[in-house]
Amino acid sequence: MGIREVANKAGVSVATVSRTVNGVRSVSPAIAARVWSAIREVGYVPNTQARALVSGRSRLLGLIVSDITNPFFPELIQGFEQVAVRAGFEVLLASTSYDPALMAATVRRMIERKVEGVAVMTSEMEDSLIGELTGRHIPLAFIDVGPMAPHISNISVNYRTGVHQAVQHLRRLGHRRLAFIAGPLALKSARLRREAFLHCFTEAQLAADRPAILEGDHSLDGGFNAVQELLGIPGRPTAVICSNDLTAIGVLRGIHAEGLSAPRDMSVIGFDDIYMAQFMLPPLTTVRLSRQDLARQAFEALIADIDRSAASAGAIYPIETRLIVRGSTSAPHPC
Amino acid sequence: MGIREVANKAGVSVATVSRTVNGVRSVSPAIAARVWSAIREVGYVPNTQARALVSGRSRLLGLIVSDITNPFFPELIQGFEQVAVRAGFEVLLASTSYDPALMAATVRRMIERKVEGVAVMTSEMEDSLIGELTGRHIPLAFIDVGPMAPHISNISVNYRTGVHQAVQHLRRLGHRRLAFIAGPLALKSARLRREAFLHCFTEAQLAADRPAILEGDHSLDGGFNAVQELLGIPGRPTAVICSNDLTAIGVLRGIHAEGLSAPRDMSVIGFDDIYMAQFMLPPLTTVRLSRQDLARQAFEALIADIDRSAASAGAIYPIETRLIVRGSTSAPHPC
DNA sequence: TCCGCTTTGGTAAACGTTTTCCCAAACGAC
DNA sequence: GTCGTTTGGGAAAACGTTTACCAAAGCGGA
Repeated sequence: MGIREVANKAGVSVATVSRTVNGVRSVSPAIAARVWSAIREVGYVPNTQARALVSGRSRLLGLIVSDITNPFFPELIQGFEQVAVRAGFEVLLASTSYDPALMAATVRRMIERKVEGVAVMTSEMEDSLIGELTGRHIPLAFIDVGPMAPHISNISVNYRTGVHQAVQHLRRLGHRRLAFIAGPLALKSARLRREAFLHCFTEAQLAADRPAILEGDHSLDGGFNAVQELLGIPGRPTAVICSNDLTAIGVLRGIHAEGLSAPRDMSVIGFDDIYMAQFMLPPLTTVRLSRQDLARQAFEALIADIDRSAASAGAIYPIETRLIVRGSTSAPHPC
Repeated sequence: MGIREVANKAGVSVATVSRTVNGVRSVSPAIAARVWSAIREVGYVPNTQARALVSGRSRLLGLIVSDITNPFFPELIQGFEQVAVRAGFEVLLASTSYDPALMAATVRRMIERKVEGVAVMTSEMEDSLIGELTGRHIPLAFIDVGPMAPHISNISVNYRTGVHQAVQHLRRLGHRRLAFIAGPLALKSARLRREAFLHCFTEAQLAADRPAILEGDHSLDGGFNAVQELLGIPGRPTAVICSNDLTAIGVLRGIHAEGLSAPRDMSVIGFDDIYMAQFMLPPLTTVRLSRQDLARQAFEALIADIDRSAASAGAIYPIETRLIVRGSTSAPHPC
């Protein structure tokens, strides 16, 4: 079933078969036809491994995410896979579940498989692991936030405007006492978003309104549990912005569990706009972040780095967001 | 950075390095130590492609799902990946989006990559594609429902008892007029579930209660849209069983959009128990189907077939379900 | 006719491993 | 001391491709 059988059956050399298959050099029509029919006859499928071994190109891309279970990621994965496959690449997917040991093993496996590039969306990656990859000249694309260095691209979300849109929306509705549920503050990206939130306030406002910041964990349960804490804040906030939709959905449910109701007793804004957000009760107001864009940019950054193997000094690709207003926000209820 | 450098640096032959790394034959401690330190020194990582080429084992498994965007699948994928990686395999993931052309391309790619086995959870797979794989002696594991043949395993969910649990629950609550929203009836697995539903009724009941069956599409929107149809049925059903949670969530939302409320006006039961189900308002009563079990069984079936390469006549692994009662079901409201 | 240039086919050397022989040394039993 | 028998190491042949490199043929122009 190898190229040799095809060559024999067609009465040509293996080189000719290879050239016919890859169209890399002109082959006379008559011979090409013979080769193709021989290929069909023996059901020949090229062996990618052998091909990769000699050509030095694995046509394999790594994609590392922190939690495939978070609905944000499947859409990212789908987008990435789509564009990668279209360009003739295969994707090696790994979900690290926020486990550093798993992350290390994952990187190791990807190196063994000789991936040509790795896209990472999992906020913390140890420098030694990054070095492991860049040391082998494997391009890296960090989605969200990563270090700046040659051969490393950053697809960075403009949190400033995203969070600003949310805060503005709430202010216009008349909210003054706002809260923000951040992701795990051990993560740089979470700190960045917190900072973006605080940036929306002037010195005076910060002093007067005392915006509250809680630490969440990007999960449904985290959001649910945060509600208790939220309600215990002196001068209870009338609106809360969550750093992702999962947290917001948890908050929605937590508010209900306390016998309250959103948005009457508290307005809730999410971040991401996962598809399910519009199916919540009430439908979730949220800041949309296009997974398609993220995936496409990451892929293109990788490809750019792969093609010109000269070290492109860490490029930055900015991604914009958009506020989607639905039912989970309203003017604050006069108490 | 290859095995040759290591051999030179350690002053041994490549064979010795290979043996040390793989522990396949005893190597004297002194030499092994030299080899290991040489490996660390040059940062040697074995090339999986070369290894696969000569050993004939790619240590690659394919996993084909229909829609990674449905929250059911990420948990399945995670489970499969976990157990596969633990056993030293890598997973090639593909989401076909119900597109037959994509499915064909996917299978082709997997053959090119020389996967050692493929797990499939995407109800329709053309026979020619199945033949493409079995013809190359690549074991297949169908999750949900697949053809019976040598080298093909079936991980089949016991829908009978699953649906029975749901129907029983509703009957005990006092419901008589039930409806069922099936998946796309073009899919065999959807037809199987519909059949399981009908099987819960005696001849007499079928005549008297006229259980309604609608066709959905396993999506949020499908569930949402089905509500209109549901309400138009003469002798409006007081409870509906959905063939997956996404549909049920759509229904919940649709009921609300009609100005009605669940479970007061209609009880809703889902199928799968995706994590988010408990965060709905009301929390979704559903039939739990363990993704973990599905994934593990599929993997083990594959491994069993890979190890003894003798054709194991199509084995069947049954999977059981369990009803999880939450807030979306209650006694019917007396009108 | 002859000279170069282009086109097209073949030969064989890689690619980085594993693995089959083969061989030498060490060991133990008698 | 001799003779199996183990033990541990090396040389080299695979694995299935791609791709220099080479050679023959065809062709246009002088």
